[in-house]
Amino acid sequence: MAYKTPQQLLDKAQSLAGFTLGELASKYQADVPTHLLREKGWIGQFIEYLLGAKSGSLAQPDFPELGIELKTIPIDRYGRPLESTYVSVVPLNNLAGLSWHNSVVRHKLLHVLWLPIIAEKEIPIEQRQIAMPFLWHPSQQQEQLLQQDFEDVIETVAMGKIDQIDARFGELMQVRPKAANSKALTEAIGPDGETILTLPRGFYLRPQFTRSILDEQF
DNA sequence: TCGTGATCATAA
DNA sequence: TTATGATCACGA
Repeated sequence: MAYKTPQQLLDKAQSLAGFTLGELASKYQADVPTHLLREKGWIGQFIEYLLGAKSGSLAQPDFPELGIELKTIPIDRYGRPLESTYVSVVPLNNLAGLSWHNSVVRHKLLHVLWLPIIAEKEIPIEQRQIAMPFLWHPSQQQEQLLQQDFEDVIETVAMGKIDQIDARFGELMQVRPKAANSKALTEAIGPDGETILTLPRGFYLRPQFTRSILDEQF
């Protein structure tokens, strides 16, 4: 399934609106997990499959030829996000030459296909319904704020102060651990320029920001 | 082992 | 109720 235009991809995504995950799964002979305790990414990966994304775990948008990133987002019945949205890992070393302009996070956020799913916890997963997907790109002001968050983080990391960054850092985009567990460590720059070990981190969009994106759309 | 898909569990 | 820090599965 190769899309020639963003509109084709959007049409395909919107054709899923109104269906439950159970309906779509039975159509494709897939099994819906009864809970997400161990398969936290199942819904996202199932939607990727339905839409034909195949970027896998590469650090690039899901549809590289279109430059479009697919994000499923759990919402309540009023359309409010239930979780933050993961974007990409935070670079912690080899920062020379890294800029907002050439960053993975910017390339992913430049064009996003949002696919909201009504996912209140009391709704069984197979009964969760897909809401209306839409294409989004950040406004000039939004990109400016995202760039600022990004540059503040990278500057702090470059100064060897990664350990001073927690989830309160960043206005639209925060930084949180992104690892198999709290014992998984990766290399970063220490206070004296030495190599230290620290938790891998990820950039996440705050729910307040994604809520404003959804509000603009609906 | 790392980056992808994220949600879970509990402290605040 | 919300936000933070922790965690799970998979593919390359």
